[in-house]
Amino acid sequence: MRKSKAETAKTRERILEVASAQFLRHGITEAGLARLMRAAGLTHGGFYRHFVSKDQLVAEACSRAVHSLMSGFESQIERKPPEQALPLLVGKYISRSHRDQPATGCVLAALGSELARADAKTREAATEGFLGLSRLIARQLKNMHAKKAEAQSMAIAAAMIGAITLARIVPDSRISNSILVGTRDHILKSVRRKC
Amino acid sequence: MRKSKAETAKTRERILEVASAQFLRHGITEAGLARLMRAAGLTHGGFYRHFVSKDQLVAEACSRAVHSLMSGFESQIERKPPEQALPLLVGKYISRSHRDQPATGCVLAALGSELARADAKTREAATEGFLGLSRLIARQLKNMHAKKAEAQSMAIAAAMIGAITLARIVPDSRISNSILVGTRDHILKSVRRKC
DNA sequence: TGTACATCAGTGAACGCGCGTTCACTGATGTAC
DNA sequence: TGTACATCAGTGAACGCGCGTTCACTGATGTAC
Repeated sequence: MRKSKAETAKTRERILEVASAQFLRHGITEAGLARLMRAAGLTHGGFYRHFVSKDQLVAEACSRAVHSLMSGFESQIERKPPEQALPLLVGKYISRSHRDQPATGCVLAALGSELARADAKTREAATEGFLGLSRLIARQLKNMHAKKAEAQSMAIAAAMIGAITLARIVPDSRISNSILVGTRDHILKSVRRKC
Repeated sequence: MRKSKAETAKTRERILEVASAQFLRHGITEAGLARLMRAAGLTHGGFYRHFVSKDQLVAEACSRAVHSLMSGFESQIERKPPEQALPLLVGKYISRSHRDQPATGCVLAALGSELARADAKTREAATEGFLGLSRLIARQLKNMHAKKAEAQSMAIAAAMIGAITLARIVPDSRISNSILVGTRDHILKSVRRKC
């Protein structure tokens, strides 16, 4: 049953892909290895040929999800001037489609409170994601000292992540939508007025 | 072994108290009933004399935690003018002590991403908490239309909740602290300049 | 280039464990007379 | 007010279940000659 090196690498990648989606959709604890491996077209026993533990999978899947989201945002705003790039970035993040599709969205919004209790490697991956998002925002904040842009971009990133998390909790869609709109407008206004 | 009505009521209250702290500290899924009942000085079998299921306990514990936090904030800012009350509220929420003590803190920050996958009653309790916090903030926003104050207070609440969640994820305390300071300053500046 | 053997990806049964929930039982409390 | 009985809070063993992890086994792949 041994597989070629190329196939093995592809299998590992497929497990990471499925794991990332399952964690984002159902949470880390609720996503069991057996179900996850079945979703990847394998039986659970083979898992340990690719990873030493579930914790390692969690850390790698989070890192993967973080980088894929960041590169998506980067390619969408590349070569756009800040006055276009920032509203685009904020609008894409704080959107109904992001709220309704956690499986392809931001790890921090989907797993925020679980990540606070995760192990070191996973929290490092999450931190990398937060700093990446924050720096992407900071790069769009012109006419501002670097220190100030850094502080403000962290506040904006926190608001974005908080808005999506809350919009997913609230069952009433009118309230959920107004969390999104309210936060988006507040961020864009605060940037325009340079406070 | 039957207990008096007064004792029974006290026991139920004690279970809720312990449950609230355990959920906030360890997460809903990770906090098992047996451990929780032991922490309340009972054996696990007795749980079902007080609650029909773990889900019911989760909903009631979240509701309890929400109301206790809200009444704490309300009593701290009562009869203070908005220009004092708002910085006090924001400063108390976005603080190192709140970050470091999840067990007595905000449900939304401690369980945000888990709540999005919780059952209806629990999400309603969480929504009540969010709206409560948001309205408390809105009441401090003067010289503003009610609609605008509502939208802005939701954005501020989202930023506050996001900041605490993220500050708990990030292992590096310098970065964690600057998330808190950055978000707090950004909120207070945005209110002062009325954007 | 062809052959013999070691490697190892994947299978599926089994491990111990903790989970939420149920239940027969105990004995103090509450109630009806 | 005192007695007899029903109620039910709490105990602790047991339920089935899914969890993460291990392991003997299979057989195709990779490697050494």
